[in-house]
Amino acid sequence: STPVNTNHSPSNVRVRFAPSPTGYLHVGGARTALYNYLYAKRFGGKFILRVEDTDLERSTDESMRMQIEDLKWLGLNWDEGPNPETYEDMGPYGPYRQSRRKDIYMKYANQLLESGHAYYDFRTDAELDEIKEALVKAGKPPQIDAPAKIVPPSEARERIAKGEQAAIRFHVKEKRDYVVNDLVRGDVRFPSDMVGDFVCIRSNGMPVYNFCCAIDDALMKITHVFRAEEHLSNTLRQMMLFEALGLESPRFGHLSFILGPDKQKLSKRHGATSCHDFKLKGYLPEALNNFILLSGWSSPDGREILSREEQISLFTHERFNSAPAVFDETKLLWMNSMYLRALPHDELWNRVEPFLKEAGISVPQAKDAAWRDQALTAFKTSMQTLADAPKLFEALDDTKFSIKDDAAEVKGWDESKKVWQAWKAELVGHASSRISEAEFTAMQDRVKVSAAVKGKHLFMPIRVAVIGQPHGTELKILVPLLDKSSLIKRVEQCL
RNA sequence: GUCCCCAUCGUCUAGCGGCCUAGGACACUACCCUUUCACGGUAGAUACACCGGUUCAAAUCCGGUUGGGGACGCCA
Repeated sequence: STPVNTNHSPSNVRVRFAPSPTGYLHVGGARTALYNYLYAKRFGGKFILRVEDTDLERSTDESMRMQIEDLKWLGLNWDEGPNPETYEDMGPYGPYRQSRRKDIYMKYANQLLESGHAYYDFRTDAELDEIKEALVKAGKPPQIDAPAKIVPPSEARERIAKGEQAAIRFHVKEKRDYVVNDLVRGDVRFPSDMVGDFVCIRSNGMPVYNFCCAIDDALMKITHVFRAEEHLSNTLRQMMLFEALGLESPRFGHLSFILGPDKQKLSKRHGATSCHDFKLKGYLPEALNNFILLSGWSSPDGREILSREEQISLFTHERFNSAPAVFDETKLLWMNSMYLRALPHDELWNRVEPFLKEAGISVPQAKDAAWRDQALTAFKTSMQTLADAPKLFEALDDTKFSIKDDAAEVKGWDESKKVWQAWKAELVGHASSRISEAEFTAMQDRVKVSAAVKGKHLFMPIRVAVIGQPHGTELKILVPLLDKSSLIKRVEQCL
């Protein structure tokens, strides 16, 4: 059986997140990263970031940097891996980018070659396609097996030196069952003939995922691997490699998928799926973290809003859900609004400001901390995401004031003009440039009397004269946030 | 096609043989609060995929069926 890394005393826990740098960090990947991170922190272990960039066609440095930004945004800091600022290796087991570990992989490939666990394969793509096609036609899985005659390594190397190309394939010789004791799914039994002779090193010299992954996990002394379910069957290949190479295997836990509303794997056509998308949509990283935590894991007491510290102290692999989870943005929205409200106002303002700037909203009054505090108190319960801030703060930006379409009915009322005239008179007669809540209430009462209007025929015209629409935040909160002069300009526009 | 994984309210989930006429959360509905909109409060509707077995007792254990997903790449 495969030797398993049993070096599991709490302080030795070493886990890794190993993304391939193609595009932004996906929410599924973020969840995998979170779970590994929490597991490391829970046991005082190390969290390692390893970049799996062996697919030269698709991997880019830019994607790596984007994913690093996303991980930083989520606050999932790693102990070893590319330095988050310089991208240079940090930690004793580097390089942490697989494209820079070719020599290491080659050494192990040679070891397999010498021990007869691997062979050079000179067959061309066309030949292999032909073989697969014939297998499919015969109703067999399209697995490549060894050619009739295996070229001995020394002879193969001579041919390669002369310019021929060959891949190195692992040779699956024995037919037997392999059992993974999966941390999420329990014992899973794989028959060895489930895989063919898989490629370890491509004919261009670049190693392949399963090969790198197994070697790196062993060399980086990884103790636990939490990864997506799609890798479950890869585990068989990796077990074969650990065994043939005499390396220690980590323990595995295969996480179920995050699905779209149609129960298909979450993808671009479901809308926002990358952390970057959610960032742009105004979600807080703490909310996104907390939400993805709960899609596939639950806390023992059923509490859902958990601080990072609580997440760490509660985290255990025993509470993973082995069934797939549908991603429900409605609940994320709710969670985001909870986090938004809980933020101290200074911090909330820091996060809101870029969204206002982006929307071209200018509120010079915000220089005043008391004003900010008041405004945020008024608006934060109406915000689900930071992207909701602009349309709220717009009401306080004089340059953006306009009478909205839904004020049409109010504009048509006979009483409105009388109310506006009385309201303007109140404003003009008001001594100071700001109006307190109590002052506003008194002013409103006097308008009621002088215009002889009450109820919604009083309220709504004033509201329209303040924010340009008949529905919105309470006036007694809004009015004190605006200068007398701008209130006068607004009511004049109504008149 | 072969192998593997999965199956509780619309959604996230609790449940690991009796505490379950199945609990919580989001969403939904109604009412209350509110001279608007939100916030908040209270109440309500809604689920063990199906069929067999094991057991005194099954959402829970076992088998099968159905359904969904994954793997079978010189992608990761």
